[in-house]
Amino acid sequence: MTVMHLSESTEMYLKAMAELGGQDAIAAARLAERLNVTPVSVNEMVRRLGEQGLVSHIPYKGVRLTKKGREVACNVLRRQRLWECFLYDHLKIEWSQVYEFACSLEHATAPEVTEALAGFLGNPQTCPRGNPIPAADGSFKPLDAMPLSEAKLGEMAQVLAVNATATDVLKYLQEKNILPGRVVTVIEVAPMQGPLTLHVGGKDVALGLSMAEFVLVKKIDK
Amino acid sequence: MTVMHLSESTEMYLKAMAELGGQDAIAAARLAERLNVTPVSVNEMVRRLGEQGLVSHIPYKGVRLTKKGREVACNVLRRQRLWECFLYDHLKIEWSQVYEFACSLEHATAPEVTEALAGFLGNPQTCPRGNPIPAADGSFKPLDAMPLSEAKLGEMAQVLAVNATATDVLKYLQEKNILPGRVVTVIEVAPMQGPLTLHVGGKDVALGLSMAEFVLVKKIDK
DNA sequence: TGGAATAATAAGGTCAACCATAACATTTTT
DNA sequence: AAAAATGTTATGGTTGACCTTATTATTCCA
Repeated sequence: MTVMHLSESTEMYLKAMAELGGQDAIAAARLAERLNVTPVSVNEMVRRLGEQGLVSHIPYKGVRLTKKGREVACNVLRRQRLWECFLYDHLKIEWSQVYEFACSLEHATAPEVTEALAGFLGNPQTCPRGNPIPAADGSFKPLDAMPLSEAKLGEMAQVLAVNATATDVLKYLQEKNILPGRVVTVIEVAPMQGPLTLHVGGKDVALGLSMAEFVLVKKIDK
Repeated sequence: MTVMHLSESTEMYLKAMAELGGQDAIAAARLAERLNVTPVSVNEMVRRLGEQGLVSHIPYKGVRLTKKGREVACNVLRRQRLWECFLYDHLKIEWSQVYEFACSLEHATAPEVTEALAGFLGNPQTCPRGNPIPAADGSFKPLDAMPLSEAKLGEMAQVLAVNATATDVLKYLQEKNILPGRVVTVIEVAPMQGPLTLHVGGKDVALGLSMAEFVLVKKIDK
């Protein structure tokens, strides 16, 4: 297999797709949101990625990673999350900033460096946001979790991972103590796509549904 | 002072100038060589850098870093060399590859990360190639050294630093044991810009003048 | 001092990744 | 089934950093 050089932009698109969708088709508009570009730009880029065999696009249905695309994406996620570990555990970088800084580093990381870093870190299994780190061969087992947005009134759940990437969102979650390991209780579910109200760390917190989608939890039986 | 975002390319030009010239004016052709671009491209870029107040260009005389340009360059060198330390000391990356990998990382490194990294490393003073690491404020004392290319027949000298950057050059120097700390003796100086022959580590080594320019040494009295 | 070598500038081209605007297609909702 | 919302495609534009080829300017050296 030819190891072409993939641009930073390409890596960002593939990573975003892996973070958002996993196996499923992703609406181009969702991609545009996460990458902060216009839907028109996404369309163009998706065409280019399609030509390279990295994604398949079914008009009006969404974009899906091909096998090849998923491999690349897992590799990007591996680099990203290993750097997150390093920045958080060793450099003591603020939790909410770790993603952002790791993201820049990730695109500048050669395979030799990735593997040496993994060794240095002791082959960690999860990043500070709780997400699993794909193995060197690209394999990784997804979390057995559901988005907090699907939790019902009165349910208790433990946060397993935070899949948000924007620093301001991460900062908000950090301030409100919605972090991996924490246990939250849903004490109100507002109608009309309204926010959830949670009890966590002795306090009540309102959380919009779209943010709650990126908080992955495991239900706890009472 | 406005903190505009400087492109990777800008950083590379400024860094190359700091590595090559220090205070002096640098011929555009030398820059073109080191950066592997055409002189025409250098000229264009130098104009852009001039407009940003980072360099001053005196036609037919050369390019020189302005105060502002030198500050940026020192900052880039700091990041570069700190990463070299990390890659070499902690990730055990091959000496000859360290520069190349650090170079990619350097452009992707936020100030917070730079300073946290410096702390993690214990504020090292030199990189694995022997070059001084500028302080956070940009200050740094240049080596008291001369290029090996200026050594005379019969002289002994200790290698203080290697200022080469190309991986294949570094690999050659590594194989021939021309590394910081080593002591070399000049046993032959060929005429017509010919190579130096050195005695180092029990072996004789031929070294072209242009390579010898990037080996910084301190003369040793016998 | 005149020619060679070197340096600079001009003109026009490429490429990736964006952008805006507008037209058109499809899906969803009412 | 029509209107609204969403998604797609077309067209044309921008920016940065490169490229080639050709011309002109300056410096160096014999």
